[in-house]
Amino acid sequence: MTTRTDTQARSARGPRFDPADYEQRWRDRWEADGLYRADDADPRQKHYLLTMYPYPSGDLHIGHWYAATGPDMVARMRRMQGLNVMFPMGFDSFGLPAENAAIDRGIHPAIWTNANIERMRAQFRTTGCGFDWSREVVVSDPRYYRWTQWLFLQFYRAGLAYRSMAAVDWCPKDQVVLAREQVEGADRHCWRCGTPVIKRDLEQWFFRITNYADELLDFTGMDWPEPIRLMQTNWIGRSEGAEIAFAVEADEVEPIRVFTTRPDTVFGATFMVLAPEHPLVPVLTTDERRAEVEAYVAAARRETEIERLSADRQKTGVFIGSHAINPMTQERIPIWVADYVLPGYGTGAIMAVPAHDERDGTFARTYELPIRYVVRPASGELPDDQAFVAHTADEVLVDSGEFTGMPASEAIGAITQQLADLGIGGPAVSYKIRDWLVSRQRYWGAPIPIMYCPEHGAQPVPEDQLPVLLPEDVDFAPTAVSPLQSHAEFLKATCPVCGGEARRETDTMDTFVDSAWYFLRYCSPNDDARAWNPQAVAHWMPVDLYTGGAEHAVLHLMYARFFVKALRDMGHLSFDEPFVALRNQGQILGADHQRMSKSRGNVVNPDDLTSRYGSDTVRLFLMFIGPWDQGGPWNPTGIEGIHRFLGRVWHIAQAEPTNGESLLGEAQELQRALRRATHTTIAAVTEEYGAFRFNTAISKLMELSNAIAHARGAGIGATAAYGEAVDALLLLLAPGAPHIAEELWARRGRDYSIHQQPWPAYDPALAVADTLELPVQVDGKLRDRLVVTRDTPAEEIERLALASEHVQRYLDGRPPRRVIQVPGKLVNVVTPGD
RNA sequence: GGGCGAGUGGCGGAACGGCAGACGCGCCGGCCUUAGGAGCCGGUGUCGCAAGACGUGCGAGUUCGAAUCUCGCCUCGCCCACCA
Repeated sequence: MTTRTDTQARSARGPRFDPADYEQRWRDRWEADGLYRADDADPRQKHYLLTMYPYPSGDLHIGHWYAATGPDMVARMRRMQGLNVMFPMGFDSFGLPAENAAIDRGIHPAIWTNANIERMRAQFRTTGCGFDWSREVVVSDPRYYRWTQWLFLQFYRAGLAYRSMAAVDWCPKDQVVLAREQVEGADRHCWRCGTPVIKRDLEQWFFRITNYADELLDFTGMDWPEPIRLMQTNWIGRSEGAEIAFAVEADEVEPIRVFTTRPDTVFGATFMVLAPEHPLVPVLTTDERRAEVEAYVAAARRETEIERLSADRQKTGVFIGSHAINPMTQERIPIWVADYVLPGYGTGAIMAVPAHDERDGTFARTYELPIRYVVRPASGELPDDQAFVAHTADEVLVDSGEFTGMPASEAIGAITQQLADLGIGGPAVSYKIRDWLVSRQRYWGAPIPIMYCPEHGAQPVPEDQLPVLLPEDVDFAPTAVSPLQSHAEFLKATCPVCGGEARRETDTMDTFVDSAWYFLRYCSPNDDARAWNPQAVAHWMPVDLYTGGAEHAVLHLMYARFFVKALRDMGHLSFDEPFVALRNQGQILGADHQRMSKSRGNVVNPDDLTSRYGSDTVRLFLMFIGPWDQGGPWNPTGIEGIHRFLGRVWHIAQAEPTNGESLLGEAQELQRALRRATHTTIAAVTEEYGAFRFNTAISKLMELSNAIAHARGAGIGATAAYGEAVDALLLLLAPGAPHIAEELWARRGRDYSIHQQPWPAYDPALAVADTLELPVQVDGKLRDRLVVTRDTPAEEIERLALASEHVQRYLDGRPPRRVIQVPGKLVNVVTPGD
């Protein structure tokens, strides 16, 4: 063995470790060599790896690094494994912040946005991420949004884009209509600024995503995180039940149609409730009730969603004077209007079954309406407290005519059938999901390519007139109307039917329309003749692996799926889903555990860190702090550890070789052990990169580097095993720390580039140890360890275990009750007990 | 209110039902140094001089064996929220 001083004498000095000496140089070289350019004609198997593009807010922060480094590591490994990887990047550059900057500071949104893009593009390069910048997509570029508009026209022609008057969520601060998905929380606030929204009636453009509700529920063959699939499923909110028509006591008035998931409780329907917005409300209101009903409806309309939902769930409503007939009991039941019934769900009207629905029950008790029990638990009587809410299985009908005694699960079908036979009902499905509202009364978005002719109404802009360009000379006063509405030049259009003067649509599209297809544009980003080249899309799509934040679970990720399905049905695409596999990264929070934002002042700027430690250290540190899908509050303590690790790698990869101090046999055993460490590390790291477990992968690289350092100290630094270990370490490290890996690879005289080398091969034969250390338990508690050769027979292991004095102490000379062996794992001796 | 997820050292976190705390930070001791805020070596769950005992939010259960599985509770986070 060498002495410590020997080791130190050799390990001291050597080339200085300073990432500033080489990081930028390599990035320039990679860029110049087009190392990450994906070629459509490359015969190797394609692999489309995509990470969500950012909004160009101004500067790259540590969260961008975190989000990008994970997939970059996978992309780099896949390239080395021989795949033809496409890993593009772009900018989601339409949207509100640019316009707000224009209002606040008088900078034109395009100038502000483009300056940000330029800055962020440069900052992205310092991350060392291997993006193919030749495929960059910028959605606010007319060369892109021209095709966003073209897609709108395709949807319009297919009947999937339509215009409708709608009460919409309106953010009074941002002065903009919001999609339902963009209104959050119990107080119904704007997802961007947090201001509570109000309702406004406006003529709006919608995409018919509801046509695809059922198909969007199908995740067959998709490798997506369970929580995301669940959120989309809940958002779509499919319910099966029945629709039932209740005749009303009024001449020539259509019946009230209701949707219910529990048609088996129809015998218990003792009143009906219409939403205030329901069209039959004015029809069925009697004259003596009219004043009160109109006041109630007007109040409900005036109230914001917040007030309507909060108010401590106090249920309010008004009797409208008319009655309906329960089709089963033939009883007259009163019709009420109440705002707890929502206009947008089901039919906007319900049959109220107060005995078995909590909300109806509350309402009935408030207004002293009759409560009739028609279901009881299969075992036992109704509970005394009269609060039995029917739920699912294991219930039996009571007081329900011919259906009495029938299990509820059976009665659902039987009663639905009878209603169908009577011609007043039948099975029905209802969804929570609504059509996607895409109109925005803002400037900085893709103009909707529609015009309005006084003669011929809404007309699509002819495709050869695209793009409808955003005018540059606009006034950005913060008003409720889009600045486009006051731009005379923009408004002027010519009707394609009659050639007369038409008025251009001034709404722009939701930015989620831009991002619903950007992954297609990456396949042929510079094709100015069409949205995408069908061959290129056929080659690259679908995306093999998509990464991004879980916050897009029901927004972007559902819209993109909808787009692909709709375009498939129009004949433009020939696959069903855009993203085969999905992984979500966690969020890096500020040190105060809050979401990073400029206003909170908790944004971590990576520049200070990179100038001090270099990009590799920052990348590796971010990937090391915990599971990638978990994120967490920013805490830079510990970055020194990563830097020290890279310093050690620097050193062991190029320090003077050390050989000869060990005895021959000892040296051979040391080499075997080092090769074992090398090959177990190759296997483990390969597996863990693929599973996005970067933190444990890096810990294993640290272990290997420690093993290499010890091997050097032990005097085998000039052996082939040592060289193999260092080469493997650099190759395995290359995805996470591309610069230092390249630099050391070059310094070791290897061929440029390390990033084009084959991924190290794992030899299982070298990874197995010939001796094992078996834990010996007594009654499940660790008491001793056995060191045995791998081929020791079980009987021998048992004999050795029982012979152990630590085991004997617990056996007290008695024979064991059992001895359990998990081959290669452990021995457990079970004592006879008392 | 409903759904989903998570609770492990001083800290970030490891651990196919099988050695709890890998790896790293921090801390303690040492070496080397004119010096060390560099580097290297060793130690570090708690209690205990030790042998050992106890330890994964709390309480039960299944099992030869539970951080891991089951049930109940507590706390935190995220999503949804009058959806008939």
